[in-house]
Amino acid sequence: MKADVVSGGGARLARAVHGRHITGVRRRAKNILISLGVPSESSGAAATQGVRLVRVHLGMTGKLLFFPPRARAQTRFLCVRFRLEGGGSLVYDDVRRFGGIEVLDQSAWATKERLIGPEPLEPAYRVETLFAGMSASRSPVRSWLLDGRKVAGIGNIYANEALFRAGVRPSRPAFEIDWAEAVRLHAGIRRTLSRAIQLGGTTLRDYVDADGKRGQYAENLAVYGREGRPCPSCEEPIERIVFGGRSAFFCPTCQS
DNA sequence: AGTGTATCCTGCAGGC
DNA sequence: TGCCTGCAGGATACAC
Repeated sequence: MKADVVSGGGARLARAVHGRHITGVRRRAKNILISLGVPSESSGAAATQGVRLVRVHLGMTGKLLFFPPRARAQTRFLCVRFRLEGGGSLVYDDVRRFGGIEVLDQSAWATKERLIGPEPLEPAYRVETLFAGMSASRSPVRSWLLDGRKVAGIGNIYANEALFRAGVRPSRPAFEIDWAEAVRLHAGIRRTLSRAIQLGGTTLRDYVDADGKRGQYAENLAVYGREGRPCPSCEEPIERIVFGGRSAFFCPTCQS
């Protein structure tokens, strides 16, 4: 999604959500999907209108914040404010405005979803899937992991951390990763993501969850952002290289 | 077709 | 102090 934050404009978004109820919230890749229904007295209209979704993507610096009734729902980089029934509010705040909000119906979402790769935490995501995908690509494995069409929801931090756990250098061509490495990478991705989720994510500077709480995974980072600092496993200084326009971090002795 | 790069935008840290 | 450069959690449009 790109600037400026609300695709289709604020007025259209306001009309689309006005008077509706939030009936569910889920995640797919890095998209937060909020389902909207209509209040029960007008449920006849719901059948004709179908399910309406609000898709929120946080980009690099987006925050979706809940404020209870009577709280001051003002933030430094406020982009959008939804006033909720009962006086609370939901605010989208984003310094850089790389993230955004979009309303769409089920079929429009289905079209977008077709381009998104499998969820690595789903039980159905097996080593075979990862290995087969990588074997078809000449990209550096870190770039491959960042490509949401190949596998969903892995960002630069967790790609680097998963590769450290697997003992694989980020710059290695994906097709060159052998089966044993793929097994370790598969486990590395899952452990990294699950642990990070348990700890509420990684706050480098800005990120907070809907309640304003910072994520605690930053303390667990082995390589990301740690150039020159000792590898937690062998004490060798962590190295940083740049490709695909992004920094990659690795231990030169633990990762090959 | 698949891969790499430029770009959207703003703030902040570090060097001089 | 203040100016300048580089860097940042993501995704996509485009050029090879």
